[in-house]
Amino acid sequence: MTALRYALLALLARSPLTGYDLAQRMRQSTDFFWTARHSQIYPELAQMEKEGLLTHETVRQTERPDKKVFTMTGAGYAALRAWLVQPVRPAPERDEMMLKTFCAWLIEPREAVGLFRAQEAEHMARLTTYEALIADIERLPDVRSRQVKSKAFTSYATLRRGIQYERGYAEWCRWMAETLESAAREEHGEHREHAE
Amino acid sequence: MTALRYALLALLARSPLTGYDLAQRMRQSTDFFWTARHSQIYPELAQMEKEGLLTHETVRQTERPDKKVFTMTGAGYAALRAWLVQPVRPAPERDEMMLKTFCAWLIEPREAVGLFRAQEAEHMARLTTYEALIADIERLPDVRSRQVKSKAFTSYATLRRGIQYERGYAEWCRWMAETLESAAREEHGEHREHAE
DNA sequence: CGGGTATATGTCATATTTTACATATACCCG
DNA sequence: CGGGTATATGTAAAATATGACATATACCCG
Repeated sequence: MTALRYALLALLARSPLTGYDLAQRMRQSTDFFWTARHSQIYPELAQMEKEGLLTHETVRQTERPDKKVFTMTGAGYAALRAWLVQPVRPAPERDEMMLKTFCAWLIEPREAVGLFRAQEAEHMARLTTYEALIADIERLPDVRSRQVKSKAFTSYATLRRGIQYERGYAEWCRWMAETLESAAREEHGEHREHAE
Repeated sequence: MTALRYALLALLARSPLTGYDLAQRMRQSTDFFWTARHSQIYPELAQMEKEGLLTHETVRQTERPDKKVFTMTGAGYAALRAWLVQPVRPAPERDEMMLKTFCAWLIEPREAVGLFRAQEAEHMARLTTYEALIADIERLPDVRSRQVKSKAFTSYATLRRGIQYERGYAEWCRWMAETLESAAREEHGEHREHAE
């Protein structure tokens, strides 16, 4: 059922982490396809430990609060592998931007343009971030040699999709904004052949 | 907060509908970007009516159970328009397929291939559906003339994005499957130059 | 006539997620 | 020294969403 635990296992399979670390990784590396707040993470870790998927070791720190580093058990790996080969259940998509687009006929084109320009900028910014990340990862030997059983390659694969997604979304926003701008111009500014 | 009500208003702005109709439309037309079950829809409609965004009229039927047809009020339109121009809040993405991709290094390439082939087929199927829908809608005068303030155009715009999304996702799945297949061949089948 | 599907509307328990509350140390800046 | 940020871990209330239960009519197929 709950994919949250597999998201946590996905990260813990790469290296032992604390709950705090997990929340950070989610905001940084897996944010594009999975994310959770610490308030969801801590209880889930406790539950998973109770079920024997994880163990933890308390690391005493003087400079900072003590922390609990979680490590996957054999049962944890087995659970992750078992889930991995299960067919993906189609999940409902929810995209507020599309919902607004669907209602855009209710407002003036010039009022709507800002929404699409803002989203375009948002997706362009993420695109830039992902492109910077992939540039580094692409140089790794495992990725160059298509070593599919490496962490690096699977990170690369998700980034490739992320880039494709952001680029596509940004393009669509631009098309939409331009179409609206053109409609707004025609509506009242008339069609002045020579600008200014 | 709750975008569900705006999803309902988005559909009701186009024509008065029953709760049952709304559930159907969500599965059919807005499924790509918003969906809800009837168990969520009925209570929300009641709440919205109480808040004055909707009114309903009971239609007696002999052949079937009586139904409640909901119509938006002026306050409903005002609420939808107000929401529409608000900036889109970035929502967390959750994509189980990407999560599995991220862990794919844990299993054998030949075990993973099926997942990607299945998703490719899934996205291709949706692509086909959307392409059939857009073919009809593209012929409408409002769409041809880029009449952005028409229901038809905004439907067209969301479909365009849907098609782009599905095509991109299917392509990525194909790339992933092919990369895994190639890795699986190299791993044990060696590199037989001449097949069979 | 029994079973399945479509129409039609609801409730309720549970699961999932977010937001807010809560605490504690240490560092840096002004 | 006060305020902000980062590290670190939790709890609890509230919002959101799913899945199951519940009922009723009518049609079609075998």
